[in-house]
Amino acid sequence: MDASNLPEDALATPVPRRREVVPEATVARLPIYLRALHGLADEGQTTVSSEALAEAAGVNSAKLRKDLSHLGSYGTRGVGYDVDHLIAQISRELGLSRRCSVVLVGVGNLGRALAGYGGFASRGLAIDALLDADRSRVGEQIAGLTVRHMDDLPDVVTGVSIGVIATPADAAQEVCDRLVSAGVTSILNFAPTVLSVPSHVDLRKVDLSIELQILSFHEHRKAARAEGALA
Amino acid sequence: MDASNLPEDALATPVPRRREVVPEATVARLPIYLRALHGLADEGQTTVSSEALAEAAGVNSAKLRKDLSHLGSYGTRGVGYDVDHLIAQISRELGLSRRCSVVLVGVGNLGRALAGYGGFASRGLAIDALLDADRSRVGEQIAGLTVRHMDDLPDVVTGVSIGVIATPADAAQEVCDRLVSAGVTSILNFAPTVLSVPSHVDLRKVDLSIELQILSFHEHRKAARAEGALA
DNA sequence: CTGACTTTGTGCGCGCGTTCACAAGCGCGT
DNA sequence: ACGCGCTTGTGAACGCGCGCACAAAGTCAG
Ligand SMILES: NC(=O)c1ccc[n+]([C@@H]2O[C@H](COP(=O)([O-])OP(=O)(O)OC[C@H]3O[C@@H](n4cnc5c(N)ncnc54)[C@H](O)[C@@H]3O)[C@@H](O)[C@H]2O)c1
Ligand SMILES: NC(=O)c1ccc[n+]([C@@H]2O[C@H](COP(=O)([O-])OP(=O)(O)OC[C@H]3O[C@@H](n4cnc5c(N)ncnc54)[C@H](O)[C@@H]3O)[C@@H](O)[C@H]2O)c1
Repeated sequence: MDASNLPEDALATPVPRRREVVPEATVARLPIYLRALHGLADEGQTTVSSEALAEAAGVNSAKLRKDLSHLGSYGTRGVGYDVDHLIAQISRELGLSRRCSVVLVGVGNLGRALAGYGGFASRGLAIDALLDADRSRVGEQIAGLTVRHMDDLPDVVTGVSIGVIATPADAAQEVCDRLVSAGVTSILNFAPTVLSVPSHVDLRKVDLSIELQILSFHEHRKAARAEGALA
Repeated sequence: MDASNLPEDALATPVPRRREVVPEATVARLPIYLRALHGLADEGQTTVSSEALAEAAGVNSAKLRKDLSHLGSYGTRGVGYDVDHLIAQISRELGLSRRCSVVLVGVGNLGRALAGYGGFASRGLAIDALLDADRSRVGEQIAGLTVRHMDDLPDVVTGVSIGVIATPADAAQEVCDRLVSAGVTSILNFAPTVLSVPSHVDLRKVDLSIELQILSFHEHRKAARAEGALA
């Protein structure tokens, strides 16, 4: 990609020190740090050391420091990090300061649970619209939102950036395509299917069956190892 | 590691070829291959090339071949892999042949959706018990199962190996500890908390807020890049 | 002001995972 | 029987991410 070298740019960008790129692995941990920090803030802590925060987040302290260093030098040596300031910086980095809207497609068993979940709003994320293809569900009120028909999608997604797919697997690709056509550039997929999207669209998936199968594998291996130990 | 030269090992291990260890990254993809293979089998395909299967699974074909090579040489050069045979091998490796039972704790919004989900059973996994601490929910019938009280846990988990936590975050660690005490050695956690478990217990987590925050980050970066492009 | 202590930020080596590229192997047509 | 084309299995190179360990940098006591 255009990860071109930054040739020192003698023309000096006015901004002193721009964050180069934040590694994916770091991005995936920032929300964990954020949650831990909120917990500390609620306890009244004003500063926290990398050691303590790492403990709360369940990671190595060196990793934590390296992660945070990618967003800038916000710590004070000998003291630690200012909790509120760090919350602000991570929130900004994650784009949570400007409220991010979400559209959920498929109001079935799972969709209902997600729509009613309050855990998103507390983090600057909120589900703004519910869509379904089943006309018998359209008009239904769930968690203060009215279910709208799939055909309304173009009207709904103005300014919306994240789409969540909670439809059956065989409808997922079609729904995905329609989301993309409507301008959605980030998608979270719960349907057990491989989706294909244009390169400018970010796609993540959550597959509960896969998680259980991975655990099943480890159980299987533990059992095999135990038998092997008998021999 | 000991990726030392393999000096032809004149001492020839008696066992022809034992699967050494299957890398974690490979294990995480096996369920995807399995799903793709089931789809192919339903279409009547009897054999499949690594190229075609990789396409269906959304991965690089070399990666697929290397993954499969960790379970043995089950392909035929010039032809590909036998679909049914490969399904059997992967299922065996994942431990899905011997049916794996699951206990779900916390029958709230999310727990209900999970309990009613039929996508597990088709893969040799089935939820065998539902538990909750709320006595007003005990006795309730969900998807053919009766909700039992948390205190029955020791009776319920005989032979059960996988526990799923779908309780509020502040109860998760306690529930986790009780599962471990009862002998559960694999846990899937949906609560947004860092859990600690003994080293012999496998722990995985699914956190929807984190997924959305990661997408939010990428949206934020896209927006920043777009602005940068204007300058 | 100085010195000791605390904690950050990071250079470095290492191991894992991904990918390319190709030789070895197998079936099929002739 | 024999080579031709297709596909697997893997050697090797590369890049990323992790974690140790330490120097730099700041605080605080006296
Ligand atoms: N329920 C769970 O706990 C669970 C667990 C893991 C995975 N999943 C997956 O999540 C998805 C949803 O599961 P569910 O249990 O909620 O299913 P569901 O059948 O209860 O709900 C699906 C919803 O999608 C709607 N829908 C169908 N086609 C549509 C389309 N083309 N456009 C818009 N909406 C459409 C349906 O009307 C329905 O309301 C499935 O892919 C399932 O495999 C669910
Ligand atoms: N609902 C969602 O879509 C969603 C999304 C993401 C994450 N989550 C997380 O999943 C978890 C469950 O969410 P929910 O919406 O189903 O919550 P919920 O409040 O609807 O259900 C929680 C259930 O757990 C039970 N419970 C409470 N304490 C318990 C204990 N000590 N032992 C056993 N059971 C106990 C409660 O009685 C209740 O039935 C929460 O941690 C939530 O943050 C939910």
